[in-house]
Amino acid sequence: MLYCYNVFGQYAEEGWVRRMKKILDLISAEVMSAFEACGYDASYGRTGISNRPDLCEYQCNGAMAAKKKYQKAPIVIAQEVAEALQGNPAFAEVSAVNPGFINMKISGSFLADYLLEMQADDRLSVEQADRPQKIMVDYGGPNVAKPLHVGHLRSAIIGESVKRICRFAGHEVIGDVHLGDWGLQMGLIITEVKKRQPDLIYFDESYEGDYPQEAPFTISELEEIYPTASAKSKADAAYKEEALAATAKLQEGVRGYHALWQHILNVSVTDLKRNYSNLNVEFDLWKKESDAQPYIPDMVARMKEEGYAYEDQGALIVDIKEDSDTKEIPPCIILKSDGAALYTTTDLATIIDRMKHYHPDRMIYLADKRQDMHFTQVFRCARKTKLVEDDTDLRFLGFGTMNGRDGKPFKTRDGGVMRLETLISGINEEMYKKITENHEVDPEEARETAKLVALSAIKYGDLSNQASKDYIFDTEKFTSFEGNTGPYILYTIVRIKSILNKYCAGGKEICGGAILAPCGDSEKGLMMELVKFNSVIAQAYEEIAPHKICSFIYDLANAFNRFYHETKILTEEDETRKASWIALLSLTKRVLETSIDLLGFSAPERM
RNA sequence: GUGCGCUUAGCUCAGCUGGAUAGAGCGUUUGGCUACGGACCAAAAGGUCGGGGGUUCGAAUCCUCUAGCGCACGCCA
Repeated sequence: MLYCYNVFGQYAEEGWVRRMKKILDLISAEVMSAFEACGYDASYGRTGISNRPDLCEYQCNGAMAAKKKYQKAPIVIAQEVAEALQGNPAFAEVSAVNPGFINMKISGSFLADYLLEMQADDRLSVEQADRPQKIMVDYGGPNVAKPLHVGHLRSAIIGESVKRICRFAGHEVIGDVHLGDWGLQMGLIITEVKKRQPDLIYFDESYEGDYPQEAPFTISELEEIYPTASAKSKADAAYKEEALAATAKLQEGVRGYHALWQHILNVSVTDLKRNYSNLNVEFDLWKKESDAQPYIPDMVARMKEEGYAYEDQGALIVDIKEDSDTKEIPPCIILKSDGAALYTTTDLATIIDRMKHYHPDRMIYLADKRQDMHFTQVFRCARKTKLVEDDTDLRFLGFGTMNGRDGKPFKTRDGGVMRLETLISGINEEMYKKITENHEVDPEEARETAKLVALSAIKYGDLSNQASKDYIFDTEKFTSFEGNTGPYILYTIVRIKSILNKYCAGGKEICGGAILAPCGDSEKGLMMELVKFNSVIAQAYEEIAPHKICSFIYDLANAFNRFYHETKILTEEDETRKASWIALLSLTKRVLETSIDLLGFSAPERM
């Protein structure tokens, strides 16, 4: 058995999952044992990042909290602890300050050692979950035959990031698009197709042969057919009757209708995949509402049998009130008074489907926050009627509305709903312009680069806000290369790549173990940002909060740019020092690239 | 009406488990270049954290009252 001695004085058995503690835990551990050594409860030694960087880097406020229990002036306690920490190799400086702060500066070698460990770890010191869960993320939620519009953007962007964050945390994650492919919308389309091409074989109910492979419509036709049909049905009652009848026939499984539905589905999914792929969004599952339908009859029957569901005003409902409720929670409607299933019914049946095929420990749903009540109902009902285990975690992640610069929901100039493709291509164009304005570049490369940068602008602009809040989609702001934007982050990465390439072009290799204690403030500042990485990722996972990653990489990019500005790296004569800086840059690049991958975008080679 | 959410600098937003002088970006003002890529860096001005009360040694943060705005409240999705 091999053992290696790590820098924190602990033996780590090789082959075991390496557990790299967070820097704050390591520092806290030192301070806590100092508290204990002085006769105080260790818990007072909990240490955090300083909010007065002019005074210190880390601070512990436990002495003030301990005042009451020990009936002692906080400053006295702080002085004792600070005294006990003198000479501790983790710190360069420890002092007690009125009224009882313990201020610390970390030692450069401690930092460097930490970064060396981080660099040697292919997960950059981010811990794996000890008990990996199976997590299903339900996001995207597009409808067939309808183009994606800006309303679908947040679900896709946030959901994709959540999926990646959970996966990076070591869980088995399944992303499901949960396609809307059922109900009246399908009947409408079929009806309109029939009006236009009544002779199609699909409408010949005596036909028993195979149906053509080719769909009788293209995606752009479909996208026009649906709104037309929808408008007609609103104006014309007979038309609506027909559509309802077509819906019923489809649901009964009439062959021709089913074949048409399959065509609609195929054409739509092909197009959706293309669109999502442009957003760097990939689903593991393309399940759809229709997949849940077969579970409904049994589910309803069981809910009735077991006494959960009963009839009220003609509808079948399940009460989901709880004693702790501070308000009236409406019951969950399982079947309408006409016997038809609802959104809620389908969602419940989908849970059955998921439990049966995947048995997830956790399901995370992304949808507009206005659907909060709906999910409260679905979750409560699922739990009450035992569709899930007692410990299955059902979580709704509601996001806010994407508004325009006027603070109102994002629209086109004439007030219509903007297609996602239009939005994206507009921003691509804008980026292309910016890139080609500043440099002589190969047009093809510029196109590719523009796509990457545009995606970073869109995604970072969205994800840097708290998901639950409404936010303003400001194209000008998001596409700017300055300030807290995606392009600024990419620019920083590209800059690092450029230096590393030049270094390697000189025949040198990036040396792994080269990182030395910092010799300047900006270098130390960069290091202090880097060591935060694992705790940031852990927090982003626990709180399902991608925006925490955004603010971290922004700080990191700033710290790097400050360092970069003050330090001539490639012309440094001390080769050891230079190698250390190169290793530091390489680590910074890895951290940034890993982070943006979790956000769902990537950096070009040049820009 | 009931419930939930939001309110922090001119604008757009952060603010970790309550800690010291509440932080960024944009915009404004000023200084540094002729690139290891200036698409950058440094600095200044700008805030009674919606308002009142409470808990605490200490509150943007916790409790309570209140105002304004938004959203949701049984057969849409």
